[in-house]
Amino acid sequence: MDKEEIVKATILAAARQLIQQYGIQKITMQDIAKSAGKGKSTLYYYFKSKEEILNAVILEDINDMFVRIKAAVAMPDSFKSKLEAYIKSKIEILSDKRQKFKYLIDNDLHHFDFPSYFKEVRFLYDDKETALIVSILEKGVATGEINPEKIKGEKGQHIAEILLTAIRGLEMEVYLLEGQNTLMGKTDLMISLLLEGLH
Amino acid sequence: MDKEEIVKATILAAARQLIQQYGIQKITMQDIAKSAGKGKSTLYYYFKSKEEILNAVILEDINDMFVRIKAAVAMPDSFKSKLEAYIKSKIEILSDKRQKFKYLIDNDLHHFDFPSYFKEVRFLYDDKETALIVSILEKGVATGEINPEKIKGEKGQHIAEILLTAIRGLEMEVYLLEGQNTLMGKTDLMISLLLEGLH
DNA sequence: TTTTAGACCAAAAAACGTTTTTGGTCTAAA
DNA sequence: TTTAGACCAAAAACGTTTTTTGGTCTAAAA
Repeated sequence: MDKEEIVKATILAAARQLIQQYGIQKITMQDIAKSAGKGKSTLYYYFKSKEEILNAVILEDINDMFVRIKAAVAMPDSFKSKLEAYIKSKIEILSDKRQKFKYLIDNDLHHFDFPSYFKEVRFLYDDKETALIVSILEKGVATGEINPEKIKGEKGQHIAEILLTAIRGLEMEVYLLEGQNTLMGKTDLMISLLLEGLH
Repeated sequence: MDKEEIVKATILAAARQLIQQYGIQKITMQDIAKSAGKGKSTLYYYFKSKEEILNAVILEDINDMFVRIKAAVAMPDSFKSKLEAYIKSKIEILSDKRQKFKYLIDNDLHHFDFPSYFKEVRFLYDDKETALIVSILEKGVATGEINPEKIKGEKGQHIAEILLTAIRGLEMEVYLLEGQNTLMGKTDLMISLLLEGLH
């Protein structure tokens, strides 16, 4: 990490801390600069605008989530446990981030066009997410847990998309219920249902 | 339908039409009264407050959706086609309503605490929804499509809840993408996956 | 040359006093 | 029993002034 990256990271860390504590609305470039121990123009030397800093903070968080999920998925050695690790780590991390950004979510969401922003950012990661799920499915074929015919050709991609959609139903509950409660149990049942079917 | 119900329905119809056209924010009790051909105090004779009228409009819409879904589910004679009818009619109706209330969604959502309101209303119908899905599962057992063991005792209820969660992932896409696009195809795959599993 | 502080500016947001509109009540009459 | 419209306090809209803020620029420090 060279000096530029260090300063950038310092600025983003300061920004993140302030955002979590006060929300986007209330913090100014001065606040961020002061908290990072820099002058205001320094921020503009490293970032184009306030929006870019905000974006960078969010993207860092999403990226962090993705890295952690990948790590969690890498460890187990079966389809079932990999998928379980994927869903559960995602729920845990989302639940954690939701809590950290609670202030922002509760206060700024009304003044901010969150839906369209959310949409953009999500679609950026959609491909990576489905790719990860596809790799989990392939693991299932390798271990014999999954019938290779089921994910042949484009089918694997389609199934991954459906799984992602279904998992987002779970994510929405994390958001709405502000907790995991019964979600872990739901996850287990969802996975065995997926493997065995109802027939 | 006695007279009271007729007048109430008239008022709600006028309110709904205005809400769809202008959103909640911009319409007043005067507007609703005028549009319904009544005096303002008449509204207060039939409804306690503006909020109650708004609630009644929303509840009527949700109820209408539920009735239509039930009708769609009643017709087919197998688990597979019943579930398909359930999901697809729901997507269609939601998509339709989303379009009708587009103005409201795009404009009022920022001024309105929609999430918490949404939460309340939804939980009102959660039980009915899962009950409907359970009845669809039972049909599957009757036709031999589903292994009775799979939904024995409380398991049926749990599976219904999971299905509802997964389907809400689809609903969210209706909301975000503002259209059905690939959703019908996704539905078909989701159903056969549920029946056959991946093994 | 690279990096930084802080003055500077136009534009946006906050503040504030004033006017209008609105939800809700009340009465009287149909 | 049902309705119209006057009436009121509270909230929203408005118009204006003041303050704050994102972003630029320059000059000096490193």
